Amino acid sequence: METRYTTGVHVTRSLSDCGSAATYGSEEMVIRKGPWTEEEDSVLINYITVHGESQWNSVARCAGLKRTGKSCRLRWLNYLRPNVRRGNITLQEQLLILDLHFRWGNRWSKIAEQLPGRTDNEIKNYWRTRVVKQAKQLKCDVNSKQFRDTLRLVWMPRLMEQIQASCGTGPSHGQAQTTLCNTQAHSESCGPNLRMLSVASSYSTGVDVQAPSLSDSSVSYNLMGGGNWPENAEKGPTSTPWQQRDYSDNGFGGADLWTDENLWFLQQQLADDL
DNA sequence: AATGTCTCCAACCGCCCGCAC
DNA sequence: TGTGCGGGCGGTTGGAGACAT
Repeated sequence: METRYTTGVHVTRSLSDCGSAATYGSEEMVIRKGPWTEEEDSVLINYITVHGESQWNSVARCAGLKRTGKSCRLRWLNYLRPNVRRGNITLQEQLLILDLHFRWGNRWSKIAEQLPGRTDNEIKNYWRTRVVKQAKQLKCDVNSKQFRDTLRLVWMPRLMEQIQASCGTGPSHGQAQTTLCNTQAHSESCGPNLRMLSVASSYSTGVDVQAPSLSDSSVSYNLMGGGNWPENAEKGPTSTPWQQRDYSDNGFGGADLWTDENLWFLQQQLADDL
């Protein structure tokens, strides 16, 4: 484990606010790479507990860690920081990730802000290992309209059904999806941030919705959208035609692209991966 | 039991942006 | 205004463990 990466790079430490010239002046040291040891973790935790998070290069230097500031920052944010949630991504979190990815594309840190305790790295890994894998299995690009429609019409409704089942209330099909977890009481019983899922509930209705609980609440987004994704998702009204479409025809221009047969096939493809 | 393949995820890399000088 | 530095972010890598053969 310890030698997984190259042993490190030599750098010359400049005189700093930490240590004496005898200790650090012109001293050449090797920057460690690879997995962190328990001792390093302990040193970093202790240092940040006392001094707080800031000036990561100084943290690395002053704590006596032979790591880059970036490495310290990453280790702290993704692993050591209090309240970091570990373990499987829940159904609610999966749905939220899909929902927010529709809006923001690969803005992992922004998406992570909406999932308390989850890191951008974790969400990114989830997307690549689960969602991108599905796209490959369906032989389509993950950003293609076809695949996004698959997520919207098959994957997300299934997630919602499973969430609903786990909540243990309400009918299981059709209109029930539009009211899922729409109340404060329901939000509290289903966990933090689930109120946001009321937004995702409009997937099956094709209506524009607002996202009142999001920091970026001024964004009106339409989850039935197509085209120009994700590059133009936040570039302003002149470049976001997908937000402005008329979805009274369910977003397909009336074309019957998703027959029962197609949907059945896709459901079979996705059934084991939820 | 041995070997090959797949999946997960921690950690690194490189680019970009903001800020101080 | 230009330059350097620190920090943030998305993309990528590769080892460990799980699973399949």
